[in-house]
Amino acid sequence: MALHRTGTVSAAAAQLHYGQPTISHHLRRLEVETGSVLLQRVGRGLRLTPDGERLAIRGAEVLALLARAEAELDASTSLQAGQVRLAAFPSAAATLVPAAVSLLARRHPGLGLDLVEAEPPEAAAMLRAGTVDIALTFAYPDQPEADGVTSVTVHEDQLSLVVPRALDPGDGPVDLADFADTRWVTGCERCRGELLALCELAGFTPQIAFASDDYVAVQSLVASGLGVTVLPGLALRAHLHPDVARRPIGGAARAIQITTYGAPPHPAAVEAVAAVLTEVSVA
Amino acid sequence: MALHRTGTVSAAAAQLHYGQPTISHHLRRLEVETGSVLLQRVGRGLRLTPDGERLAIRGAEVLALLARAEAELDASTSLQAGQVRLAAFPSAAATLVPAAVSLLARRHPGLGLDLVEAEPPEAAAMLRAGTVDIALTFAYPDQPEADGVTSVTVHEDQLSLVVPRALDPGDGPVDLADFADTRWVTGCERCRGELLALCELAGFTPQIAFASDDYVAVQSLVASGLGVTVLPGLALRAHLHPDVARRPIGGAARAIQITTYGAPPHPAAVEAVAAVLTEVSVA
DNA sequence: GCATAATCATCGATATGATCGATGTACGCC
DNA sequence: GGCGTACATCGATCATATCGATGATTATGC
Repeated sequence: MALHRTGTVSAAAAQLHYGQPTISHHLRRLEVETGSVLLQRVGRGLRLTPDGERLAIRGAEVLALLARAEAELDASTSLQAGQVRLAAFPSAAATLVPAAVSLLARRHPGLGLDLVEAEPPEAAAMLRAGTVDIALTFAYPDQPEADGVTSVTVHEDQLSLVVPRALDPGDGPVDLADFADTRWVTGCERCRGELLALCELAGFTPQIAFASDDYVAVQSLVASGLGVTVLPGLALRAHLHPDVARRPIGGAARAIQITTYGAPPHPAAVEAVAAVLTEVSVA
Repeated sequence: MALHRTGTVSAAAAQLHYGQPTISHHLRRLEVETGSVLLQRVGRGLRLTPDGERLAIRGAEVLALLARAEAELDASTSLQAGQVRLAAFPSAAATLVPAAVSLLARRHPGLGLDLVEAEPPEAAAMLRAGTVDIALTFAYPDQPEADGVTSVTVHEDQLSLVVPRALDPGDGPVDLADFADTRWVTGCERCRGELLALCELAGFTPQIAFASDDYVAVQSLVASGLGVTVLPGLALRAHLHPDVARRPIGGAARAIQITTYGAPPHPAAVEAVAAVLTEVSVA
């Protein structure tokens, strides 16, 4: 290519900051390797044959492609571009994620975020499969950490008792035992376990009337007097039915975690997303 | 790319017939060179980050481009493709070149020929400038060879006296002196010199009435009785006016040459064109 | 729960190949 | 015909790609 640009081997060598014999050597090797006639001695100079010229043009195309790849990589490294795939559970997707997206857009305008809704075990599987790069998960105190993934707690999500407005127990410490005879509604399967544990601690076994992992549906059921439930803060932040009352349950909380897969260092874009998620969580 | 295909460093090494540490080394160097996080240790294995995966895809594109360039070169070397640019003077363009094109099409169907009409000095300049790869030229015996180019004579082109049919001198040796008092028509500038030399040899100086390098026009002038002329065999093979008669002039001929520039070896496609041009010339 | 197998990182040694400076050869120019 | 320019060749040197052996870490199987 340098020979094509400059016309002489010496000039090509100068342009590439090499010695002249080096270029001669390279050209000879290229001819041997391709088995083609690329050069022709003409007078005291050298000229590219049509084949040689075509090869020089192809070479320029290759270098352009490499430059483009390098530019893409640089843009990604400098957080000017890139797409991060995030898995989040529903109540976080409705609260933390929108806040994070807004903050991310302000801080790194070129960075994009792909959101997938997934419950924690599903999210861990997606991390392992490489479907997503990072996940927002939650865990209850006694639950074992999912296998292979790394979780960092960024927020303690207070659990609250949720009752029909008419049954509001008022301020002060909540005693779940007051609702031992009431019918109960529970959320997802994992939350059900926590609910049972809390009630057992209060000295009774709740009568489960209905179960749904949709926190809007659960609140509607409570509002219409079908029972009471326990919901985490994020779910209530996302949506609070006007006809229900909420009272924090002392010492009951779930941990909101940022979960990743594999050992650091993580790509800069992933770290940037982790940073904004952390910020919007502690706030 | 091999890592992207196989999933593990060891498998990639096996596929590339390299040792495992070699691949590890390459990957590490690539990360340092790009300054990006391309890999992530995960369990006892290794995984490409999104950036790494994109780079692997770009690499495949680069390799595809290189393969395409190599295929082009191979096709050209094996005479399955290529374009050869040929300069030829008008009477050869009308006679030898069509025959050569036909033979070339039969022998190397993939090879293409670009024809440019050019008189010999012009053709030599085009060879030097690299505008054409090979040329058909002619030269009169006493003319010096053009500078820098290499010419090989492939045909002796007999010169003939061309007269109006009414003045046909009949068979037997032609004596130009018989036409000393006739008006003369001459061809191109270089042919004019040869005509003057022939006439001087015959003992007279011709009276030039008209000059043109168009052999069709010249024959028309002769046919209409405006004078007589000398034309080479190729011009008469290309076009013979019905109202003129032709008689070979003993010992008078021009050399038809294949002319190239620069030292051998020439590209295979150029040699192939030279071969067919030689064959159709001797026939 | 412990042994085993698998995977990748590190290290030192080797060999291949790139690069350079010096020199030789061919050509054009004055 | 001498001189300068341009490329080819040669031998020496240096960088680096590669390998085998080994170590660290993790998943798997009994």
